[in-house]
Amino acid sequence: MAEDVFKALADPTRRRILDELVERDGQTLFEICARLVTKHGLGLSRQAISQHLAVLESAGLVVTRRQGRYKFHDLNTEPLERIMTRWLRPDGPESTP
Amino acid sequence: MAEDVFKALADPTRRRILDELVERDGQTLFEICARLVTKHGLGLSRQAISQHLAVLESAGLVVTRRQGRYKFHDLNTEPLERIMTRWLRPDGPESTP
DNA sequence: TTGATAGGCAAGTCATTGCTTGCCTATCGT
DNA sequence: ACGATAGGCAAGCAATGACTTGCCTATCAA
Repeated sequence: MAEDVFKALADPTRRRILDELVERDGQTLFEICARLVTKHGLGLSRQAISQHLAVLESAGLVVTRRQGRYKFHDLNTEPLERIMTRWLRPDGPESTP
Repeated sequence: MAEDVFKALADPTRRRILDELVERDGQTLFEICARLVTKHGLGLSRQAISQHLAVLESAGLVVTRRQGRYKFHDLNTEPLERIMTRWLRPDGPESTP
């Protein structure tokens, strides 16, 4: 649902995760953890990130594919595109048709 | 800040308020209250709405102009536009140039 | 000036949520 | 088979956030 997308985007850590996935798609949970620590100095537990990823996934912003013991996470921008035009007036700036 | 914009959009009631302001700009607090009750069946106190408007205003999504005892609220979509392209990849679908 | 209308401030309640800790399952390498 | 790696589940805690209630200020109409 679109409702979940807004809630998913509300948290700063989740937005960082999306940032990471834009930069490199198909990362695993541990990779994301490591990246958040080294690049952003975020010292969060593995579970914290896992829960954030679950929120992002149920919002449709992240899609996962399992492969062996690995679970790769891919960004999906489609839910974003549907949301963005909600408050853009017809007379406003460039409503995507 | 952009941070505040996401948090402001996280609440369903605040999104309804934005919906109202897209439809008709320059509404007063009481007008918005009445509209939310009649059109969406939301039975919230005046203060609740007032607080929501404060959040929206400090996020830059709503701009107010005082006139006598009235305070008119106008929608400002500019903060939205800056945010929307954040996770759209260059190779992605139609990045607005 | 008085009453009514439009709005603001502040404390208090209750639910949500972000995060941790502890334990458990599954897959891979050797 | 055994240990190590990748991930999941669930209870508990603490902080944030949405909403209410009560009272107060300011503007307008009579």
